[in-house]
Amino acid sequence: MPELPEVETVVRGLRQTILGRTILSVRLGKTDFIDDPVALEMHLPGRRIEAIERFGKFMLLRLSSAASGDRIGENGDATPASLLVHLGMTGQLAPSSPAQPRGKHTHVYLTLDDGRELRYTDARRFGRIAYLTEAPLAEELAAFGADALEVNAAEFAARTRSRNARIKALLLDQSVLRGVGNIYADESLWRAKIHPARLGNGLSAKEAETLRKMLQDVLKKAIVMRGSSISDFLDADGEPGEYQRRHRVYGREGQPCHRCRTPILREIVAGRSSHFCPKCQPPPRRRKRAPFRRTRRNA
DNA sequence: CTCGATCCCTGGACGC
DNA sequence: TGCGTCCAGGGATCGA
Repeated sequence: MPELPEVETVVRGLRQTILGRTILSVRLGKTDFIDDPVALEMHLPGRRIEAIERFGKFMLLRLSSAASGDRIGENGDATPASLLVHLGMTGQLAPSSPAQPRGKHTHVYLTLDDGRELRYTDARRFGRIAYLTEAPLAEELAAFGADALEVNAAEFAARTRSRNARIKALLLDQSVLRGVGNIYADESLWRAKIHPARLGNGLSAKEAETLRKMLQDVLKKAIVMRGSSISDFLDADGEPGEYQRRHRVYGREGQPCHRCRTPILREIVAGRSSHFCPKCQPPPRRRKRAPFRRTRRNA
């Protein structure tokens, strides 16, 4: 489950290994997770990888405009473009030797000018790859909220305390905050002692700020430890992360809370399994609804 | 606006 | 050993 720290880890690895390389050719397997497979085949060859960035849980490979005089320069490749990559649940993007046997779930092979292949592997294919020129890319990115690592106190408060949704849902909503997934949402809520079912507009200013600090602290520490490897996350060097050993609630159902020894609970909140300490993170009083609403009958 | 349900997909866990 | 079944989970989408 690559979230912000895992994606950041991969991005840093790729910068060390494939930055500046030029893509020579493209080979595709299954393509149902690619926006427009033909666009990859048509526009990637000849492009140099100029920069590698993280945007929330996305990776952005910034590509040069096609070499002048190149045949493909005639169909719109005169301008820079980007390869947008989302790892979904099980995606991996890493360079390898072309001699490496092709994995069953490896569906994108980009031959690089140094002889290696940049490969995308994704067993569940929940990921996404898209070739986007500047305008469509900008349009895509505009839909996302502030980066979880960079959001300041005022903006975080504005984006959470104005909402009547559960804080867990807000943390996971990429249009509110980009980069947070289930693991780091639960971990930061535990550290901030906030129950996942609390409402955004039910948080005090102090609570919201504590949550922001805990969230950013957790994310930074996880990056230092190269992310969490829960199922099969591997960084660009094929190495697992270490942060899962620091998890306080995620995956610890039934085990004692690190603060008070109360067994950690796991419940579905906002449609996602949520781990929390029922004592340290007291549940909200009652689900507050719109002021004048009759209680609806049970379905 | 917010919610739950559903779908996508496959590996892994579990039951028999 | 080998089935069948359930579940996880990011995100899109749809109806309530």
